[in-house]
Amino acid sequence: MSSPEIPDIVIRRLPVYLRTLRRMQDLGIESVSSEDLGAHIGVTAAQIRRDFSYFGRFGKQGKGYDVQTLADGIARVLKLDRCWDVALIGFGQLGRAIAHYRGFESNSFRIAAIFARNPDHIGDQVDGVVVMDEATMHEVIPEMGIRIGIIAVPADSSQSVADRLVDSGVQAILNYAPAIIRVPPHVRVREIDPTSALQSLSFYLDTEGQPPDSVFDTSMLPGMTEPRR
Amino acid sequence: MSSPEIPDIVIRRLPVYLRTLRRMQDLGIESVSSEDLGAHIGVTAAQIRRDFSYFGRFGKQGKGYDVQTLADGIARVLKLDRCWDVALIGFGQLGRAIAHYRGFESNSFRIAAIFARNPDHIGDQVDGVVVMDEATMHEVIPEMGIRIGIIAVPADSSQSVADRLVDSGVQAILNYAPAIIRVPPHVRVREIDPTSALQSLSFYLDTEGQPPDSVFDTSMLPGMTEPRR
DNA sequence: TAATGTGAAACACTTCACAGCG
DNA sequence: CGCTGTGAAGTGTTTCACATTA
Repeated sequence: MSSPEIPDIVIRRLPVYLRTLRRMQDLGIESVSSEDLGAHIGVTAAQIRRDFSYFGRFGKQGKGYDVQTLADGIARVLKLDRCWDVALIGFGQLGRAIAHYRGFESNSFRIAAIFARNPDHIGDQVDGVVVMDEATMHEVIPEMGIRIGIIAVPADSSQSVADRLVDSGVQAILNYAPAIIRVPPHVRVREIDPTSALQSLSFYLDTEGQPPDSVFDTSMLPGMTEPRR
Repeated sequence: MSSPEIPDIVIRRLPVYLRTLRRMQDLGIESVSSEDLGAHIGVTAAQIRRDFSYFGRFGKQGKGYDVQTLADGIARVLKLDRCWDVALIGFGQLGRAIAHYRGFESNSFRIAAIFARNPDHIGDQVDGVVVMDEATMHEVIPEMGIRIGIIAVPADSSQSVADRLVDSGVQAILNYAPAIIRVPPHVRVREIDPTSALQSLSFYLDTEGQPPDSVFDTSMLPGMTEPRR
């Protein structure tokens, strides 16, 4: 009945549930059980029921969940029942790729402002959005009421960009720079870090040909921590 | 002295430690305490000591850790003391961006094969690597001894690509497609999913202007689950 | 003396198992 | 009767706190 403390890990799973439910909607599926939904996603039925229970009662006993109602409920919980303006900082290779990505739009986000440091890029346009000077962030972001920033600058300038985003009133940051950024507690960060992901995957690879030349005993590979089934 | 069961979450933190240590090396820092390292990254000193303890004794009591030794040790644990060939599947907007990304190279990975379905793209070259027909994955990947795949195809073909990667002997997959893929337990997957990341961030945004029109009580925002300090 | 490595405690998350409801 | 929602149990992860050692 209340939400005294919803674990962040639950919040991070909600978009996956939502996406799956929307696909089911498209397929004309009207009702789904926690068992079914879990099987599609690779999590247990119990986890799904527990996750939803943080937000109220979405289901019907003996029946399951109404796909549309559940999807709309999750969208509302995540505040996705509106469009959020986002600021993109950085217009190099990566920044441009993000600016051109059509995939946030259909999911409640719009890149409404783009900032670059390189004067060559300032004035460029993407889809009607003009690339502005990074130095103007401080004025433009509060003025536009933007609360989300995407960092797509090199690692060594990511912290200073983060600081300026926080000063500008941003509350959430999606960080593509390969560096950890430190922010005050009222600001949330998610890292997009493919290199780290690859490097951690490497641990699990067989090395038959290679000698196990390590000083450390890593011969016994751990089991999976990922959701099973 | 042994590594009976190393949690995946520990493995996922190692690349971040490694990157931070390499930067310290570049700065000429030779020694670091768990306290210092933690302060840079945003995790507690106790966590850092616990994480390293899974792999042996890296530190010197009263002194801290030798930066070079520790970095090399982590690299060896992660099997990053060699270069891994990677197969990239998909050569649309996203696939091309990944193919051109110079950032895996310096980090023990090389995109050694690129596969596309669209005949228009087959034969294209990136940095000497020719884009091949997806249909040949099954032969080429085992032949080249590739054990890591990067999926950069649309969501609706991601599962079939994953299946074929697994059939081809791949043990690790970096999935950029906005869909959960199911793989057997001996294969590891990491999702790169900026849209889900943004959607989960949205939950934490203030909505002063907006009415709290939700049926569900989400008025009390949870505290942070992210590392503190 | 300063900082590691680690039992033990605390905390967080997941799963079990079943009462209760449609 | 089938499936949700949830106490309680079980597991996993983090932090405490301190003996230990260079």
